[in-house]
Amino acid sequence: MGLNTALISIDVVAFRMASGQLQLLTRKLGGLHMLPAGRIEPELDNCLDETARRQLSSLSHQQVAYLEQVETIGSPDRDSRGWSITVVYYALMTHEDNPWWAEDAEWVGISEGELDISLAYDHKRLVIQALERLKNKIQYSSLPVYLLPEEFTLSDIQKVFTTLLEKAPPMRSIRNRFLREDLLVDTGKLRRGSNRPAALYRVKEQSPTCLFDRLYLTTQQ
Amino acid sequence: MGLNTALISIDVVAFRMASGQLQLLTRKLGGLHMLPAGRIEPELDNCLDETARRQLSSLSHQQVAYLEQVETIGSPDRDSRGWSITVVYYALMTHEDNPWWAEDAEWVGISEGELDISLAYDHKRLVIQALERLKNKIQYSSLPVYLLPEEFTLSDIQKVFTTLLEKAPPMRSIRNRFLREDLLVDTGKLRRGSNRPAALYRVKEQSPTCLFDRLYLTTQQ
DNA sequence: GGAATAGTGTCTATAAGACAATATCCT
DNA sequence: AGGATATTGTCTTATAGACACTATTCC
Repeated sequence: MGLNTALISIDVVAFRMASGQLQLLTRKLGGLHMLPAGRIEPELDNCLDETARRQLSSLSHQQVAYLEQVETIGSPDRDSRGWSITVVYYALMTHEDNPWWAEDAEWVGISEGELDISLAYDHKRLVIQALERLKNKIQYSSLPVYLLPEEFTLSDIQKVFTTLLEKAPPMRSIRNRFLREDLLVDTGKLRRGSNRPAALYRVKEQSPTCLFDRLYLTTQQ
Repeated sequence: MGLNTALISIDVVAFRMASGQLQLLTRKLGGLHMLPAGRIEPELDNCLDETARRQLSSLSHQQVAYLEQVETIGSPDRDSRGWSITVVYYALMTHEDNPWWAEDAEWVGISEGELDISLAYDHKRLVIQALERLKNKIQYSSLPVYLLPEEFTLSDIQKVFTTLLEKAPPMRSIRNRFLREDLLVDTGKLRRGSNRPAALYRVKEQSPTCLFDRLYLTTQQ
């Protein structure tokens, strides 16, 4: 007589940046898009984080850069069978070239905070909540780097802001903040284009997520 | 065949300030102290917040000044019956003189982050997590006012800091921050003692919790 | 050289911290 | 007057923002 997991769902809002666009990971089942979600497997999971990670690893073999619980909601109305509970997580991933992806996995775009497609159930609301959290947290933490590939330039960090918010902080502020902390390592490599090459940085080994003591002001709406 | 709530618990970490001390609300059952906690009542509750509030209103008729979800934890070990889930909330209350209190309600002291008594189950861990959240959030929000009575002085706000953290920000900074925002109203009244009287303020009607864009620096350990 | 983006120098603005100086009550 | 706490004035410090300027690449 253990926990009945039937009406308890773990839903994951997974974001990535691909070609300058914010994207959301969905499962497409019978034409309907929904969030990766599932039940606790008492035999497999030792905590809710593991349940959330399992939802993602069933869709891809790609590593999750960042995972955080957003909120747990419960109500009598959200599921037609009655009272149900949903634990919402959000995940940040890197856009990688050829990891394995499940048949039904599909990344959909988010442009100006609006999803390109519609989602089943109340999943749109969950995405909006997770996105709010993300948009707020990038302003005082090192979260932007978790949306970027292993090696990135400081302008890439700025690009994360322009993609997620209307306005990005000035490069001066981004450089000062990220280089002041002992958070990034200069790889010595350069990214070349039809312009002055940019220094490629990587996150220092085992750096925890860095929390700064101020928000950027330019990013407040 | 609705939600089986047997292994889902809503636990509330309720704090108040009384005579310069931070206190935690507990239920004392057979000599054991535990957090106010209970199950979802599908017939009564429309969301988890309501379940949390119900735990408190069964112990007292006093109003809750602030309520926030901390985290949901799940694991196979915390309950001997197997996998269980706990949604943790924290609440801030004012110390009032004579509201009704249930027989088994008991406020216990927290001194330098250490509980004066021990708690059943893993409730100590939940309190520590909630306290961490609170200690962090008072540094960039108007939360301190929710631990104070309806009318309070600016020094009272500083007292909240000294009680919760080792160090308080200077009065200058507290005054500037709280008076800059259109958050408090000068009641015109004064609190008298054997010294210069202090102006009594109250929170402006229907002010939402105010979030500032910086942390105090003096309060970082 | 010109376009394009990277990176620096430097001044301003804002808000916190330090600390001294007043102010206003009580006894 | 003296003690006590409240309140203000003002200077310093830290970091973000604005913006002009320089640097380095490709073409």
